Amino acid sequence: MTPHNKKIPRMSLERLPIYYRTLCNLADNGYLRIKSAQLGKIIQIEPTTIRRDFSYFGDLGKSGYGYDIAHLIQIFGEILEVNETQGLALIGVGNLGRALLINNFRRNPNLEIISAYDADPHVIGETINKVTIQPLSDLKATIQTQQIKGVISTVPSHAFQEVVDYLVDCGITSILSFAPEPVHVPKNVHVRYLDLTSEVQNLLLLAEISDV
Amino acid sequence: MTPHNKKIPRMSLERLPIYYRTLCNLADNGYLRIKSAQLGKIIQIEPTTIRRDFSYFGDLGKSGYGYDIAHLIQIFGEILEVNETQGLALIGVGNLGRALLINNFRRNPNLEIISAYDADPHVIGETINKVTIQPLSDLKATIQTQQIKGVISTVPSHAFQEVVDYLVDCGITSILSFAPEPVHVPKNVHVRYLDLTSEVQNLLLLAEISDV
DNA sequence: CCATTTTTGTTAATTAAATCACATTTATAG
DNA sequence: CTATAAATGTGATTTAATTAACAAAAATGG
Ligand SMILES: NC(=O)c1ccc[n+]([C@@H]2O[C@H](COP(=O)([O-])OP(=O)(O)OC[C@H]3O[C@@H](n4cnc5c(N)ncnc54)[C@H](O)[C@@H]3O)[C@@H](O)[C@H]2O)c1
Ligand SMILES: NC(=O)c1ccc[n+]([C@@H]2O[C@H](COP(=O)([O-])OP(=O)(O)OC[C@H]3O[C@@H](n4cnc5c(N)ncnc54)[C@H](O)[C@@H]3O)[C@@H](O)[C@H]2O)c1
Repeated sequence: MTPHNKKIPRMSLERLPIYYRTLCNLADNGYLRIKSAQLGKIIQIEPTTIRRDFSYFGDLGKSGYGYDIAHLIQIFGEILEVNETQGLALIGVGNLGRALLINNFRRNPNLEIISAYDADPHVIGETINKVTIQPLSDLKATIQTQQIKGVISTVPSHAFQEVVDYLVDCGITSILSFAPEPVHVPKNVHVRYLDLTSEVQNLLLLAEISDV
Repeated sequence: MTPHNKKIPRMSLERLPIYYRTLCNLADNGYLRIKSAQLGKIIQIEPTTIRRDFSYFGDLGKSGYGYDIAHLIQIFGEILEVNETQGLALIGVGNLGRALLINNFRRNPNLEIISAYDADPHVIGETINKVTIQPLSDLKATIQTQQIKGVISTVPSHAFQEVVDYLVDCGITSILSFAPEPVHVPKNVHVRYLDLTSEVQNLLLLAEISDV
């Protein structure tokens, strides 16, 4: 991929999606170039942090000019592989999963939930947004024909470890969970959490502490 | 609150909700005490990080013994104010907002969405999980009678700045958004983002980079 | 074409977080 | 009661991230 891969700081990679999205918005609004100071204003990141981040991906800017937005989009898009569809599977089509499936990353045409699974016989067979809900045991077969790059899980906490074990068994290595249950996985498997409760608690805690 | 407030590292505070939840789970399962090493195994945090984190909140452990789970729950619960109901407002009751409202933090009895708002006349007046959806303009009045500690926004990106301006005008200072649109707010107002697309992109990127 | 201004890219400095290493404390077993 | 083992709490160190500072590069405007 990029010439110098391993040394890019984690935090710089974490910010890449934000940069990418913001630059796309700017391009959509007709902007052709941007300076680190302007971009910093928009996304509330120090210009110097932005410049350093960008520098990891090559010599992207010009002194006294700034950055060519289309060029940045091109480079960052390549890293994020936005030109290949990234097929995802959704496990657990309850209230939350349903919302995700109906939306199905419509603003991000390369991300796509291509199959969905649940344990409840009442929802299996139902079709939402062109995706028919299957029993989880079908996943292994699906993977034979369609590439699944990652899984989004909205199963309850108590089912999560069991689900993950099966996913690992299927060869899935990237999992995003809305349930905060910590699970054990092999070292090559990545689990991320989107922990709503913690986010809210931290939000309130921060307010509490800072405005006293 | 805690005796020594301002100096607690951000990251230690960020982990507090995780500690709290995990300890509650352990207590529910009948455990009375825990060692930093055991806890570290469960939540995948270095024991030494845990001990340092805990130390910011007092002398909570005993050498050769570990930590008393009930005591930790007591201390952390106080900081997180779990014994007072934290009233929340939900703005935008679409697919995602609906899922949040139906669930309404049922696992966290002190967090509660007590009022919900939308712009769409078709959904205004509808009652979900005992909460009746109101026009957003009613928020200012609601705040007179019920304390709203924070807001969860699931309005689309294009509406977010406008909504935030109104929230700020109402005196709201804590906002959690599912739309990644960066907004400008006064310094005393905190906005957090729960950015699903970035999470997925980073998840896939991490896999890409680490298993090559 | 030159002087001035702007803005990058990066070295150096700073700040923050994580981890190491161990002295100290307490529990426990004999 | 003493010796041993276990586990904490924290200075010291290391690692990572951010920010400052500025030289070099490119643009712009006489
Ligand atoms: N909705 C929220 O507001 C919210 C907030 C915080 C966290 N969460 C987390 O997200 C999870 C899902 O939330 P929800 O509101 O959609 O709950 P839900 O109960 O509506 O949906 C859960 C779905 O998972 C399915 N499921 C259960 N076990 C399964 C298994 N072994 N394999 C496959 N599918 C299985 C169920 O049949 C159900 O359809 C919650 O349990 C919670 O951990 C949700
Ligand atoms: N659902 C997903 O999978 C998903 C994924 C990533 C991000 N998001 C973000 O979350 C947002 C909501 O997702 P959704 O699926 O619930 O969309 P949705 O369209 O179903 O719901 C949006 C709701 O917001 C309401 N609304 C619009 N403008 C408003 C205003 N000014 N004041 C009050 N209410 C207003 C709409 O009437 C609607 O009910 C998305 O726009 C997106 O930014 C959603």
